Amino acid sequence: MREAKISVAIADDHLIVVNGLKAMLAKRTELHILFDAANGEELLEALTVHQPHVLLLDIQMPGLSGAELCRKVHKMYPDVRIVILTSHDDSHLVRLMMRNGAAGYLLKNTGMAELLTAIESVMEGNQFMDDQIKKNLVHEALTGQRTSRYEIPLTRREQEILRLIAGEASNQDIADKLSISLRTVETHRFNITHKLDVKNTAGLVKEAIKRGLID
Amino acid sequence: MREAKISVAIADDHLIVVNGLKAMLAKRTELHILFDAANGEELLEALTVHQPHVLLLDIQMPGLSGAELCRKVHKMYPDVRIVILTSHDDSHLVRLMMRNGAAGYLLKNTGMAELLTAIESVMEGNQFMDDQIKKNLVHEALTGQRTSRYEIPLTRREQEILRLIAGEASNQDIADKLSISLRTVETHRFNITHKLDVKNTAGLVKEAIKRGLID
DNA sequence: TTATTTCTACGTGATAGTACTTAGCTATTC
DNA sequence: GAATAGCTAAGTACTATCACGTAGAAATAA
Repeated sequence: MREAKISVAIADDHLIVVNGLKAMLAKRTELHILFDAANGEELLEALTVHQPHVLLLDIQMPGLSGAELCRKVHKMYPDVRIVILTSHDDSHLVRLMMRNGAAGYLLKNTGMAELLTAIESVMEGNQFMDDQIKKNLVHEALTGQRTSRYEIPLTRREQEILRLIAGEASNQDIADKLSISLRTVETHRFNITHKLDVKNTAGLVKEAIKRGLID
Repeated sequence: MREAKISVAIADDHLIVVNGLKAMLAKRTELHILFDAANGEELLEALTVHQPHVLLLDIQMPGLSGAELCRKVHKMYPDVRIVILTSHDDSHLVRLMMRNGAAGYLLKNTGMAELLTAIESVMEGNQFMDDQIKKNLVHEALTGQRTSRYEIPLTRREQEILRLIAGEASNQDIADKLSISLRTVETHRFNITHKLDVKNTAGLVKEAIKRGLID
């Protein structure tokens, strides 16, 4: 019965991971792989043709930033359950992705059992989170301690601008690219610098890398 | 016939990758997975018990650096053929790993066919290299151009200054710290920027990180 | 020892970023 | 529908960096 199957799509730029996931999921008759994509553009294109029930999405891919991609996909196809697949276990990123419409969050060092549980879980409409991440979040909530500096939130625009700065763009370049005034870019840059408590461009770039906005 | 089988070990901290590789390789009856390890320590410990014919080694793992690990394993167990598994295709790294005893070099975005070819190839005593990497190396050799920036040498002083720049120091800070003129620092900075062919501070910081000068 | 790097340093004008403050407009949330 | 948060933008004055060219002294390699 075709209708009963859960369709899964995989977006990851590492073919080995894709093939690995395929091989793992192929054993389960209740699942079938709809398609896979190696980058954001490919993913968006494939989604226009057919939508899977579950999307396994790596957030570290060339091209579009993972967070933006997640948001976009969720907005365009709200029925697609997105499970984030990553090697970072930062609680801020988790929150960000969850806010951006992700239904699940898995670390790449989880096993097959957990992967299947995650898929089942999101199909039932629940959220799923890696145990390790859950532990971190609980610990944070209990102690009130922030485990990371990623906690300082940047707005979407600020993140975008930070990404461009780290991409070697000058303020003028950014203004042109975003079609806003140079002064606006300067204001954003000033705000970001103070929010993150860094001294200059060097500090900004390092933060951008830590936050996974580039690389 | 057990003796005819090629034994393979996998060292990768991403369980999904490990499971993926296992699933892929399990299809081949001529192969069998001896063990897998999630980090350098685990790998070294497992190797004391039994040695595989081929070791698939991820060079980005927590703990010991990939290059060191490769060197160590090759020195202690010269019969183990090491195939590097990575997402970086930098030619400098390739050379380094090959010098450190690696027999093969694979990108994580290669397919199953290439993985099997690599294993066969190193078992026959040959070196194996990802096509993309091979292309890069050939191109470099032909044109004399370096595709990798790691190759461009910085003088000691330049490295020192680059490190300080990446450490959020201003030119004046650097001048004070090194007891040299501000103008000298500016000259160095100018030279570094041009040597590395980057546009601004952002580019410098990223290069500093790639070169391991900070972090 | 000579040749080559490397490190040092200055001139000068142009371009870019810093350090704030204030403020109107627009989404989104309560 | 009021409050909050985010995006936009300008003013002003200052500081930092960029882009070269030039060039002497010291260290290092041929």
